[in-house]
Amino acid sequence: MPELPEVETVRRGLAPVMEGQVLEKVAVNRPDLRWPFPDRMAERLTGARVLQLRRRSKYLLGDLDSGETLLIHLGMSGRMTVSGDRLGRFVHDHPMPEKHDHVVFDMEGGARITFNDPRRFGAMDLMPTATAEAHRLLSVLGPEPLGNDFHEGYLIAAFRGKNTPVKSALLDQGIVAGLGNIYVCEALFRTGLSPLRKAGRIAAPRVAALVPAIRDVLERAIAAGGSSLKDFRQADGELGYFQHAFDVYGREGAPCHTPGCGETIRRVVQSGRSTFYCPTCQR
DNA sequence: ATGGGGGCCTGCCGGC
DNA sequence: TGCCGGCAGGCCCCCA
Repeated sequence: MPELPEVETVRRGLAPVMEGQVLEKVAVNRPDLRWPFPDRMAERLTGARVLQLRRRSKYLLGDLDSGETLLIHLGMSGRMTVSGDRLGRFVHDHPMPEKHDHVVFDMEGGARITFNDPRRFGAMDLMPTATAEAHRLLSVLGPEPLGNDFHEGYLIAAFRGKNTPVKSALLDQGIVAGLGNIYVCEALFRTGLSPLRKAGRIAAPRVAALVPAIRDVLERAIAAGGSSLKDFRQADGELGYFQHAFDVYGREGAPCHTPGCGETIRRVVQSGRSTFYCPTCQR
């Protein structure tokens, strides 16, 4: 579910109630998500102070004063929401626990952060902060799309010789880290590139044009608080609203947004995932 | 070695 | 009302 903008939105919501605060109580309500939780996770977290809440791709990373870093992935359906924030002006009770509330963090400041994930494709792990980037899930990631290492020359080189459709190449987290199905579809529309084209057979200037398009769509989505389809919530429970700005995602059969185009948005399936595009504007 | 498909889970929606 | 198929924002892993 959550792609980079949604994870960044969650991070921004959690940081004010987590950073600088001690994890006073941690409830772990089942043995695993996608994988087993690390050994003694609750004990290792309890009493630790969160120094910083970072994001790498779609992962949240909480650096602790214990020398460990908590890694969190929201999978497809994961949510993290805050309740009872004593740091803010308004105090309210914690809501009743709900189905699929798998991990609950109570901060010393009074905030409760609840991790809820019906499909359990999410994950948590603990590793030494010093070697966090060597974690098996992080070491394979390509550059951050909003960072300096992601630039025209990089993407041109990364696509060279690639026999896979550009849609699949952009979903490859080893090429660029953080894009998912929605933002790949949207970035390809903005670039006028057909998702069906082989990545290695696109002229360099057109590959280069993807870089600002990707950056722009991600930045706008972050500014809108992410996209809420079925269940994404910001940390304060509010909906994101970037879904209203989609040009193609989920718009099969609807008219293309390009003025005067008049074409109908199509849906095709590429390596098991829906791709939405305008066959006239995207070549 | 690269690329495609299966599988992991639950929930929801539409059709019959 | 209920059952069934299809679909979902991710990603590891196996196989060709």
